[in-house]
Amino acid sequence: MNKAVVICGPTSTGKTSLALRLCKAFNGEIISADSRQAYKYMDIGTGKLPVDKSFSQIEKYDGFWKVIGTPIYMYDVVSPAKSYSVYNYSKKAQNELLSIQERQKFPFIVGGTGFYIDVLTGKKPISNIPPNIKLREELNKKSLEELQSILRKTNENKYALIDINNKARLIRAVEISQSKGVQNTEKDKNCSLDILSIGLTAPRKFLYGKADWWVEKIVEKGIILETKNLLDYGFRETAPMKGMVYSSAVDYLDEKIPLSDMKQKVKWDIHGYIRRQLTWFGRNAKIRWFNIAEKGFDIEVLKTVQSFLDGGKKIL
RNA sequence: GCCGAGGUAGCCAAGGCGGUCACGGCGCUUGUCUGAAAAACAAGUUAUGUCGGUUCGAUUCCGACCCUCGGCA
Repeated sequence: MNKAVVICGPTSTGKTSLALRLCKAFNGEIISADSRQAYKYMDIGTGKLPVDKSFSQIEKYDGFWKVIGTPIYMYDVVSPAKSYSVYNYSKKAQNELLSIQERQKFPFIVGGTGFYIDVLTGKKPISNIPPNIKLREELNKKSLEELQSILRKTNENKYALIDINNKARLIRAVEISQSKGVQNTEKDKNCSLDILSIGLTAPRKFLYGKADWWVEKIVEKGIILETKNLLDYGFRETAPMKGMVYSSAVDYLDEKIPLSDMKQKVKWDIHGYIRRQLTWFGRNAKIRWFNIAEKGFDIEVLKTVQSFLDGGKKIL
């Protein structure tokens, strides 16, 4: 069975820089598992550009970057104006996975979007029912109560289980109920990988501190200009611009809030994101956690990966 | 020093003509997740500046004090 290593964990734990070192050691290449790093033109605010190193060893290509010689796939694969989902991600990422294996390289799946990782590695099934854009537009005009009543009529079982106030979920549930297909519940058979999951974390306060520091840095590195450029390109109303970091930068550019408020807002947004990531990853009992606040954690990771590649027989 | 405004959770804040008071928001904590996932949604969490008076009962009324912010000096 083919092997792969997953490096996951909350944001700003140094997943990518550790993965780059592992790639040098184990002849590896990286597949990013991050829902925002997939977007073009969003480099600073999504953490693609490191804030603590020189940028000189980065080469950007369409659909991947090369950082100190190591390719990172699934960067810059889509325009912010395009709709993008876990489905699009997993299809393309799976191809990248195969081509890495064909080149006799070792794949490291690295990122903080747990949903994407779980679908790519086959832990979670992906629905076979595509979105119905027309239906969505129609349903989007309806109120929460109307959507609830529609779902109650079409699918009572689903209604009993759903997040009753979550409009996006209600719409999706109606969409599935009204489609002719039968939703699959099986995992994706394409991906039968032997996975080692490495999780990077630290005490909560340490993570918040790292995130806060990162926010200060991206302001220095030009997040405001990057956001302004995205607005100039006409991406104001796109999905990724509504997410954290960029939405606050837009508010600042619109002079709705001062810079200090913008920075605080982004920090709090990231804290919440870190919590949600930890909740998600916390359910996966297979993740082997390493505390980045402890000295020498990277050596431990290296040993763990080595042992995994040796089939668990040898320990360095 | 005088005049005015005010002190309600970690922060911002609503309110009550006295009745186990205590709206919100943010933060923080815990969760949910099958084509939006850095998204969307849910639950939990803590409080009336200090001392005294009136009263059956004070967060609310009265007094003193302390502190903050304006203005005058």
